[in-house]
Amino acid sequence: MPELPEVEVVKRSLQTKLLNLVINKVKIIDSSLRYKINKYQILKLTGSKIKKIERRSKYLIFWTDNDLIILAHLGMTGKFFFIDKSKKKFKTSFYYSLQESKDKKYNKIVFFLQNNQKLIYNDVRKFGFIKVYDKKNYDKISHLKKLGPEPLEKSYNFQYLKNYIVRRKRTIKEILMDQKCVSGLGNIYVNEILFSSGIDPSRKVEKIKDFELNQIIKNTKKILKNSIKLGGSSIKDFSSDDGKKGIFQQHFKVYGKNNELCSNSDCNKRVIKIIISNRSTFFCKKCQK
DNA sequence: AGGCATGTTACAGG
DNA sequence: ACCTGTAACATGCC
Repeated sequence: MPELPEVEVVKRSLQTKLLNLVINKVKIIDSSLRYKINKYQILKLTGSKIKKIERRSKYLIFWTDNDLIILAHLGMTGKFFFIDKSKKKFKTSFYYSLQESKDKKYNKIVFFLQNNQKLIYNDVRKFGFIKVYDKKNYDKISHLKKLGPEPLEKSYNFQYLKNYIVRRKRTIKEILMDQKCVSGLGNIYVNEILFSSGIDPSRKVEKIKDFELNQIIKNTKKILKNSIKLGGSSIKDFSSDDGKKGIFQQHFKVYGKNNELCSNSDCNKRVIKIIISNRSTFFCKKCQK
């Protein structure tokens, strides 16, 4: 599912549509998500106005004008559809559905909004979730408490990373995937970051040189920013919210490119695939040391 | 038919 | 209490 850039794109898109809209009614179609939907909590949202939408790591946080906040995670296949009745068209926050009937099967929650508009949470694999909290408990939200810094913030820098890896024994890929170290990166972007940085994903962090840590920091920020600019890119059926066909994986340099020629023009080696902690890992033996 | 998939976390063991 | 590795969750697609 979506990593940081995709969630950021969803956030921005939802923000343009949902701000200051009142939730008139909530309908639960199927409560079996990652965490069973708490019907009582969700129904409390009735009458709330959406005031602000934030992203923290891969989580979305909706602030309302009363005591409630909504915490949403898209898991692997979660998505929001925004339906604008006045245009008689299926508009979405992020995905554009060309096959409404096929999607319908996986609609989980419908938020009925002002002006006959709807926000639908849809999730095929049910790894995502939606929870409602009281604002006063914000600091106690376990999902958010254990997260490391945002990779695009200044606090994610050389000194921080250098300090974090001291006395740790894992591989650089595992460390970058660990949300406690830096939050929001997933398998795709970590593969890309290590390719750009010329680092073998299976190297132990204790062997990573200072200049390489700097490369990682620099490339992380560059790749994430670029991907956000492109509108997110790590989803197969991705498309922007105006329905324009997406740029699926077009700019990935190693992810999913097993056996293909390395994308560095002066390299004639092929990308290989290995498994690191149960996740597919793609890299070029010649370009990543 | 079997293997694979963008994520998180509960659990066991050190 | 912290660190690490493994497995599990649900479902569709190739």
